[in-house]
Amino acid sequence: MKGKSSIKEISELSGVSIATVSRVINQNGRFSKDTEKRVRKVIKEMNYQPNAVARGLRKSKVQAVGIIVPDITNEFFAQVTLNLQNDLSKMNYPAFICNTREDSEIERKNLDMLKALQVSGLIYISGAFSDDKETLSVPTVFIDRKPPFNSSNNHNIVLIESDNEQGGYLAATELLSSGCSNIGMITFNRSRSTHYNRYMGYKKALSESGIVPDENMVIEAENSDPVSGYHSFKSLIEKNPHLDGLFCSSDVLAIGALQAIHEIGMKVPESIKLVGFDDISTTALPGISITTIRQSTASFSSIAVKILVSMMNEVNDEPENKQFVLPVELIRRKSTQMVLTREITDEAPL
Amino acid sequence: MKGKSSIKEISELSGVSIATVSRVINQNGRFSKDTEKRVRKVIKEMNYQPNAVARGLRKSKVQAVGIIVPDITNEFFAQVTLNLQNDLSKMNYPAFICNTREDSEIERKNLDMLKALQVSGLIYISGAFSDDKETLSVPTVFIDRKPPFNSSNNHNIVLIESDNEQGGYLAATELLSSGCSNIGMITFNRSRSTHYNRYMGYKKALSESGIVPDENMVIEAENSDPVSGYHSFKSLIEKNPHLDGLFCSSDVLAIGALQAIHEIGMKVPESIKLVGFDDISTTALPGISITTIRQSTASFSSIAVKILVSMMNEVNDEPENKQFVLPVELIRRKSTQMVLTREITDEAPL
DNA sequence: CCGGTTTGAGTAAAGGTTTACTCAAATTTA
DNA sequence: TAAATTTGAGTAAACCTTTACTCAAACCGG
Repeated sequence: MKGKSSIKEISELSGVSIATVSRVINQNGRFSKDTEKRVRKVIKEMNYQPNAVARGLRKSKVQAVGIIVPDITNEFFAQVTLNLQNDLSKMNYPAFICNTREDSEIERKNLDMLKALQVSGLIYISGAFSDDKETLSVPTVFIDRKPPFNSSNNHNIVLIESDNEQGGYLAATELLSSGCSNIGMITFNRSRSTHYNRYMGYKKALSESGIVPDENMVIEAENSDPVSGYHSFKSLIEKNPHLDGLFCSSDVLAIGALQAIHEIGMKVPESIKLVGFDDISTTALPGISITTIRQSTASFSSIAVKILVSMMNEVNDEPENKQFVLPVELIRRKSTQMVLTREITDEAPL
Repeated sequence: MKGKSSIKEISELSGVSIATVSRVINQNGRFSKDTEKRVRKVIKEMNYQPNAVARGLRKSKVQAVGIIVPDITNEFFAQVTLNLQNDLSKMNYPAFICNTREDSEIERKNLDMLKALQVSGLIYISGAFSDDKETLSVPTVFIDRKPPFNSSNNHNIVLIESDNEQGGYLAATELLSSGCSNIGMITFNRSRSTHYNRYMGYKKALSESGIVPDENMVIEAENSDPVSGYHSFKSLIEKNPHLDGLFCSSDVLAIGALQAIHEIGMKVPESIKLVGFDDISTTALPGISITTIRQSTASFSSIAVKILVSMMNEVNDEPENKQFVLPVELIRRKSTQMVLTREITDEAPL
């Protein structure tokens, strides 16, 4: 019972043709209840598992999907990727996961491998999508970042993202309502819709409350990591010594900024208030406690998988909805707590 | 030039048989320089890429490997997985990455999918390896954790791990030499060789320096995450108020412990010194700065991939070395700094 | 210049499925 | 009950490679 049998073996043992076995397995064509029972029994006995490769060859596509992600070392992406892999696995789709490190050379290479393997679908997480020349031939879902389409090959493609502008708006509003008046922002790569929209939300909130957004109070980090956040804050505070509020376009940036804040002797939330974006686990740690904007990574995944599976099954080649904008949620923590008096004693210094 | 052509098309366009095309592609059998040039030209022109699925069917194995990992959300695993995927990709092996969440049901399911897809090799990272009944049929490399072998199917399997005992030993020694005398440990799942060996190294260091290890100063965390570290420290300090040194079997535990430490008003390194394990990025942040034991995730990966590829090519069915124990490195940071006087001013409070 | 070896390249089978065609048997309809 | 339809199941082609067999041509030693 090594599970190494073929459909032919099953057909012989159950006294039917291979075609019938195939039909039973795929619940396709016609067969009698009785035949089905017999075939099923043999399949079970032999611990038979259809050869996914042969099936893939025949159907010109393999039951598997590719996930393109910049870097699973970033907890936010890891979270999304983890959820995707779990959800896909439940639908019997194994996932090829490719880290591109934002390098389009690597992305192309991985894409070629995935194509050669004839994956049935693709999921881009915050991808650069370098494949603009050729029409993308398989159903694809984009998460977090809008691909730079030429609208011609717009079909077969779906976008799922958070309401980033609303997120930026909520973040800045939270800072405003907790008393900040000099609110800076550490952004990242505003050529991407994701971060551009967060930035726009931030500006909108300021404007609405009568503050003219000042580009000197905004700095664009080189990378999306704590080290960049650290250095960005140092530059920012130098130019704006009166900063009393800071919104970071991602939590990793906020964490880096937080280190810099403490290093120069400022305190959160007493002398400066802080809001991040993503709600990665570190921000929730007691003693860190950074207010942040939660994106629903679980929803990203469940929607993406649901849509993608239906596209791959061609039940529904053109999904009704091509764009999903998910609500975000402000997670209020100590970093934006109003400091009324000195009575707050249970608050650990960072 | 859609890249959708087949070997047959190439053969027609270059005026040779498909067999010859195949030979050229695989640098197999014989063909003249001239033929090769012609075929290559057409391949390039047509942007032809061999169908990996058809090849997989013919060869009864697909050029791809499966990676089984508990949870890429843990930065250490993410690091290892990232490196593996990158190294494999360079060798033209796409990687299926499966998170098991330490659930053997999920592991089995993923394993079945991978088998159906006829992956050429498997990499287990710290896996439970529930597949003990059946003989593992493909080349497999274990990273970090020794599988529970029945020695019979010992062949075709390789283990790569850090010198965990030495790591534990270095950690405890560092605490001792920085002046601690009441050194506790937060461990995790000592039924696993990984954590058991770290624990043994810790005990060894204590013994050698004349301290009788006290089981009351050791606590086993429920999970390997900050929350567990946090609670474990709280319990530990309650039983051992005089604790002045702490070794955690992983950095995520140490980070949780650190929060608890601050919460009860102790200071690192003044009142208690701390050592973690793994060297994840958070520990290096200015202001966190936890001394830790670095494992070479890059070496894990490069060795694993090198061995696995050679096994998969059957160049070398039985690798000469079946077990690799990599050296670890103590990364000394502020959390174990000797506090001589008050002169250390550049040290940020956490 | 002849028997033997090497070289280059074609033919066809095989690998495990799926599925379009069949067709006989069973069932329904008139 | 004859005709028409439905049902159940088999045959064989196709999916794209790889590779064991061939075999003709070229080359080589004596």
